[in-house]
Amino acid sequence: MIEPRFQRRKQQRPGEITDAAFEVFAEKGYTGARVEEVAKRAGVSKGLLYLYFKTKEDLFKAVVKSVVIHRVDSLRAAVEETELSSEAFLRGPLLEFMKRVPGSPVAVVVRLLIAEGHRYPDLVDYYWDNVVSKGLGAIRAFVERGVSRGEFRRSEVTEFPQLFIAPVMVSMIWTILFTKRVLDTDKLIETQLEMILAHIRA
Amino acid sequence: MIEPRFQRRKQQRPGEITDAAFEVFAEKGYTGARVEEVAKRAGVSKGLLYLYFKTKEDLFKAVVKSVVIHRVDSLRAAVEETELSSEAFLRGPLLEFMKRVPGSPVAVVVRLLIAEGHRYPDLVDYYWDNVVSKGLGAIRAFVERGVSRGEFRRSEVTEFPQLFIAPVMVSMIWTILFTKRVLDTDKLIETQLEMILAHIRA
DNA sequence: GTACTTGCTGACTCATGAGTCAGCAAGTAT
DNA sequence: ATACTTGCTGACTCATGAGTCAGCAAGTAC
Repeated sequence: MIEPRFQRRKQQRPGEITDAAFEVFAEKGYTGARVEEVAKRAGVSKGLLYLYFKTKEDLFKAVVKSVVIHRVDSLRAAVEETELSSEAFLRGPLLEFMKRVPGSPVAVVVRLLIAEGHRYPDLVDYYWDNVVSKGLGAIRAFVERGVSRGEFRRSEVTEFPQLFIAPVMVSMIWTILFTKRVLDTDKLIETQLEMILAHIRA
Repeated sequence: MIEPRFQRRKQQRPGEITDAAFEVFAEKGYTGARVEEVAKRAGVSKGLLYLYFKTKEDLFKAVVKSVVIHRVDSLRAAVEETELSSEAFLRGPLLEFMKRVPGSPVAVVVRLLIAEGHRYPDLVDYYWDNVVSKGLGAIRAFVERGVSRGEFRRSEVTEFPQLFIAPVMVSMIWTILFTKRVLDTDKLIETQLEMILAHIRA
């Protein structure tokens, strides 16, 4: 029985390659990653990879975009569609969403961007537009609605949606750097949100 | 008049080289930095650099250590020596200390560690021992003293000194990634500390 | 002045890894 | 079967940059 040396699978290749690339980038970082290693994990030759992606940089951008796309939209949608009170939403869906972030691929992308971002300003802009700006916007909208409904009061805290994100940021960095040391990231995030809630509740 | 091609300055060389290396690493990151560029900026030949530092990695470690050394001790000392009330200390020296961090060399080191840390676990340990552990310890000691003096009340927040750091972390990452977009990092940090204070004040 | 030590130079080597390309073989049409 | 298209392979090139080293010259001792 003859094993064919390869099969033609034009459609799935790009996705398989970016998936493999994500893994390798996650483990080694951008500069540490070898294109040949990516090809190997995707079960493909180096040459083929270069048929789908012009350069390593190109591949990198494709990976970031594949991870980032539409990831925050669900939050915005949840804010708009929910019928919960602001307090219940914060304690429920919002908290759940935030707890998930540090373990998600987004954390990997953040690390990659911190490391190599300054070389690819357009990538940073892309991330800004599709994650940071949207994410902060969604939180702002949520708070704003709470205020106009009389559930929250306006204050300094209201002006900084970044404070909602802050414990998530700490959790991500902690996880990236100090895998050995334990930190209850869920509890950390929850504590911050509870403190904010206590502070802005009308 | 003859300019001598070089002078012998055995004592100052290492410091001059690590200073130059810090600059280059800050601009280009570890992998992006060229040893020759470091040498050039230090006004020295590549060969000499390798006389003082065995490898590029060695140089990197030296840079991190030179930045990190004793940086947090001043905080711990301030906590122990102050005669201010806990509230006044938090609003004064502690706040000032934290505002300074995002613009300091420590932010550069954090970026370098996030980027390359996983390749140098002993460096991460070093950073842990000398910055993170000490820093969190100092904050914990401060809070603990406040509680025992009856100025603060124990709560969930008290268990997470990371919450004091969180806005500093956000500020650092923001500054590193989004130089273009403005964020009043001082105000961000202040707002978080005020919220914490309001929350734990007895 | 002469001899000696050693801080210092810069042209070199050599490994590595991104990117190329001539040709091969899987699939398709006739 | 035969001819043809094109997804795919992997050995190659070539630039880059870390690390070396033979020799030079600044400082020192006599």
